[in-house]
Amino acid sequence: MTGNRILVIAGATASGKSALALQASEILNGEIVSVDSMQLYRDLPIGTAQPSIADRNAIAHHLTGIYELSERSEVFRFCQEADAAIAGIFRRGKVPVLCGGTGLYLKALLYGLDDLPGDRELRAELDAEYDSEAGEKLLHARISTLDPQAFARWKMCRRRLIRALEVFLLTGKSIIELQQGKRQTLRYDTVSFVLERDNSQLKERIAARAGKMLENGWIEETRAAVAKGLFSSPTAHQALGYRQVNDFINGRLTREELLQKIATATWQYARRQRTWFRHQHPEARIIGDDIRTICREFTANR
RNA sequence: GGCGUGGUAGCCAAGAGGUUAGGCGGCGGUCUGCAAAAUCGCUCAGAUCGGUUCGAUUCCGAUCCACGCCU
Repeated sequence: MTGNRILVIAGATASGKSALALQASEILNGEIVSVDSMQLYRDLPIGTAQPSIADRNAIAHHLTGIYELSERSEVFRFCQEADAAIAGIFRRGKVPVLCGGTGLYLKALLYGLDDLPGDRELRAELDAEYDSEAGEKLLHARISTLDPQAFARWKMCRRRLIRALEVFLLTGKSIIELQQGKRQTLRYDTVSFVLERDNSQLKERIAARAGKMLENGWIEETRAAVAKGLFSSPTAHQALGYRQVNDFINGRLTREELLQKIATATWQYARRQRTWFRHQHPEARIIGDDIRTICREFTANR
């Protein structure tokens, strides 16, 4: 039975996941759950390559275009919302098709997060404190006495260091100790694929897509999003390419340089994604653009 | 034709007669509440030929090339 089974189609940006997920959803009577930290934002449909209105009318899409720029995205919150979306799809008797390239989100959703406390306010305070040089030193000193192990491990990684301190202040224990929980077990009956393409092909797709996005209104989208505070937003400001488009708008880049910069940044991102999927998703099977295999594997008894 | 300046890795770009320049890019890795983030590692030189020297990418000469100025 495939009654409560989910399908996952992951992979690097511009590899063609969305199209595959769409086909799979049509064939398997599915609904799509986006696993993408940037497609979450309503005001960034073009630059983050959100599915078209037509596609979204044809197949229900969840967790796409639901946040304001001012909202912070977090793995924990994502998992809660994704779990809810998946539950809803099951209730409707349909197949959840998870599609996206945000590896951390996918892994957390599939394998679960350890039950650690979180306090956004506290984290924000610590983060603000970190901004000054004196504050940075102070925080380092604080963490190195409270949790020397975490300090040694993440000395160079601001966010993880802050999170470690946050958890320590909340629990009195080291995050390293609390994270011992094993997460080898999948939380869902999962059939999971990573869509791979060879380098030259992926590079071409990235460049072509960037060009198309610019033609389709990315520049206007950027103008509007910047006016709405994109660059001072907690998460969305990290979306790829908007800085560069803004530089173009302000005459700091030629159109050609813009395209080049976007393509390079996107390629680098794709490579980071590949590294992630190569090592963090033992459950996944590497696959080419092959909808038949996907459907066959999904419907097979196991 | 003459004079001058310069030729350094895929690109940009320094200094020094013997010790890693650096940046970008490329490649590999890490990843538990901002992940399209953050972070670690690796990689690719000295236009050509000859000379000086224990040793030359660095000094000298010639050649080639580029740029500028002059005729």
